[in-house]
Amino acid sequence: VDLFRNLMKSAFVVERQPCMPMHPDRPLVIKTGVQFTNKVRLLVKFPELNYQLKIKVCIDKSRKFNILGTNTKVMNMEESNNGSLSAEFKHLVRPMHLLLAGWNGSLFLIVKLFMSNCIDIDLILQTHSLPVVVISNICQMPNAWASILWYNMLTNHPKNVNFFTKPPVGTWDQVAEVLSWQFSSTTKRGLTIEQLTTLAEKLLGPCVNYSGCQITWAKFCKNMAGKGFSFWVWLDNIIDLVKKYILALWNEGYIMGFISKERERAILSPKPPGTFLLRFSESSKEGGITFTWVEKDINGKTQIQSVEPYTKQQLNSMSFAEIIMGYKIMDATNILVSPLVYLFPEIPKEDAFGKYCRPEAVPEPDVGGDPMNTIQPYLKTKFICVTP
Amino acid sequence: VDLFRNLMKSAFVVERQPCMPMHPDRPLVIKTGVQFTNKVRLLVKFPELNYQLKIKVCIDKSRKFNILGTNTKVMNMEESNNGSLSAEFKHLVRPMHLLLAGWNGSLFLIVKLFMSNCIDIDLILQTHSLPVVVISNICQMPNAWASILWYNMLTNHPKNVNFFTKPPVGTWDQVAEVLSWQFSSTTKRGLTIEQLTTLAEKLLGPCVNYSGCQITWAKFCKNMAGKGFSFWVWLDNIIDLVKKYILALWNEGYIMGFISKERERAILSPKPPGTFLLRFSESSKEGGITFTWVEKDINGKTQIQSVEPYTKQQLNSMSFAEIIMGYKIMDATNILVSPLVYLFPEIPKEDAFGKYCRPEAVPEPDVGGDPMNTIQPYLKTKFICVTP
DNA sequence: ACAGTTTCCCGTAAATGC
DNA sequence: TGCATTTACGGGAAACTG
Repeated sequence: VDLFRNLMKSAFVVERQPCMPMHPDRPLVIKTGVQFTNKVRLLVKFPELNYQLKIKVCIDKSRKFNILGTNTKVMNMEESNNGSLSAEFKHLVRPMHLLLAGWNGSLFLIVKLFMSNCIDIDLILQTHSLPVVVISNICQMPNAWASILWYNMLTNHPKNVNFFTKPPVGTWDQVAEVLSWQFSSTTKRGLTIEQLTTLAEKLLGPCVNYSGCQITWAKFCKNMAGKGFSFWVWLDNIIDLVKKYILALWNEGYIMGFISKERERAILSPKPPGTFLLRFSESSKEGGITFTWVEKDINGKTQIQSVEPYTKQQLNSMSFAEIIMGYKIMDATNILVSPLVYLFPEIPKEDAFGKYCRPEAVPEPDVGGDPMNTIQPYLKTKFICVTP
Repeated sequence: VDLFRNLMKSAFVVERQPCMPMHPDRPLVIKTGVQFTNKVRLLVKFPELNYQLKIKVCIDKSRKFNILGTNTKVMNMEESNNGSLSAEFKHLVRPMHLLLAGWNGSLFLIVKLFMSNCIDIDLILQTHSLPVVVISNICQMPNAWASILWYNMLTNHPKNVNFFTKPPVGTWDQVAEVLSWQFSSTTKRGLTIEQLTTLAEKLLGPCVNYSGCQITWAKFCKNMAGKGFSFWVWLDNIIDLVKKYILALWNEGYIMGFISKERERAILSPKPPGTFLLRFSESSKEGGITFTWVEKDINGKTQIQSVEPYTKQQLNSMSFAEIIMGYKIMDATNILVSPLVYLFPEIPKEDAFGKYCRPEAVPEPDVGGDPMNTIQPYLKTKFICVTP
């Protein structure tokens, strides 16, 4: 029995796939009241095994949650996977008390394996999932995911329940890799050295070489000095903005995004007027994006200008490509001119953004039914974004 | 006992107040999974009564729903209401089977009164609520409310379960009153004779006098010929548009709203160029609003023009008052002019709509921290609506 | 196949707990 | 009192079901 138990121990695996359609890339975060599935697989085969293997799933007792739905299941053959044994659960988590949890602690799904029909040995062994975080509202997802990231970045310990009572520091090299991965795993493009350096400066202040610098959990996930939000919440809202509103432009590499205002000035100043770049807002918690361009003022002096950043709210009614293509400045005589000509370094804006704009609605000719030609069709309109 | 029973019967009243924050004006529609309260009051007082009166609420067995939560309660004194007996329930409705229901049938909440402590007579009497409709998604609200309206417009019968198997016809006079009430009960303004006449024409076609004309349930609530939506759904989306986006303008009486294109031409043509009115879209299911103005073309001929109607989607990012104030036509030389001057009959648009626009953002002076005065503050932008 | 109906669950707002 | 956390439920979309 002991030999068998040890054999099983090394062959027993838990695979979790929470059903979160909008966040398939963020497993290990479970929301109360939302179904998730849980798959358990046995990595060794016993062709001659006569006993039924039963599985039971439960949640770590230290936290006050329970699981709704069946939590026991018989393992059976999986056709798709060369006949190994597996079982899949689907259930909801419900808080047992109202006081509780959040992301400052991790939970584990505990999986117990039984052999029914076999009186001698009942509980064979027990394993558990990677740590999971339970949230009660999707607005807690950013912080929940941050703690998953920090945990897996800094420990291989499978069940370090007290990890967040004194979270260890990470190095910039580790953090940079994780941050870039947040982009590369959900878009076609990770972060460049330049972008990462801007982020390092935001976290650590000016420094020649960030390699080896230490970053605390508080720096990463507690409110930044003088701001009502953390570095991670700020960045995660930008990731969300990119994924939902400007994914194509990001994938094309058109969005410089993370660049300091000083460097922005340095690279734009020598360029011809009308050269612009796209940059994320530093001050907006919700994630915002703006464009900055170079122009000559009436005295011929070089000026660097930016518009107030656009947020998801505004990008809902108009795509960013259309805003860029349509943006105009209105002079005193109501004449509109566009200050944007070349995307840095020198891509004509039409080449970069034209293909992401809906084609102009061609006015339809008046189609009969109105012999006197008196009733006009509706005039098409569009929103444009202007600076008076 | 019989005497007592008859006495009670005439004194027994059910008051229902479903908790629907967004639709407090649409009681009698219950959504599965959403809490509602149910208050039962006894209209006679028995100061010397020694027995406890118990209440039980259940739902009409002919339909496959059940109620979650306690459905029995002891009636007790209500301080607020001169000491009459009452009981209040709070519960959820859940379908027992997945096959079922919707608005083509009405349900009743059945309330049973018991006298506990009294062995001789247990069930004293039974009453029921006004008919209720159960929906499973809020998108069913318009049709559900339509059936509540039709039922209460055409029958006083308290429990006519088969009403919708062969729904009776109503007269235009009845329908007009109900339609006007849909506006007057949730805004400060009902419908004028002119507006109602436009609606009658939409339902019944051209006619000299609509009084006494018959309107079937199908005309009211089944898809209109050649359109993918019913008269009521169209109108209800307009009511929703008014309540959520243009309530102040509606209350002021600035929105003519329901007017045929012919009549619109007739009243605008004699007016000076720039005179405009506001009208709902006839073709949009979702509820849309447009403006129509009179202008002179290059030959000096009078033209009537409308823009493509604005929907909730667009009104989310910009208020209708701001759209009206900012709307411009762009000529070939990128010069913008507004074709809107006077709200019909002759109110200058600034007088009517100026007070509903957010004040222009005043550009802030550059506030130090930049001794070389090289970094510009963000330029403010706004969306405007233009026709090229 | 398809339309009427229900389920799922995000995201905002309000309520509740601490 | 203010912040952290949960509940409530509208609304869009997918899934279901006859």
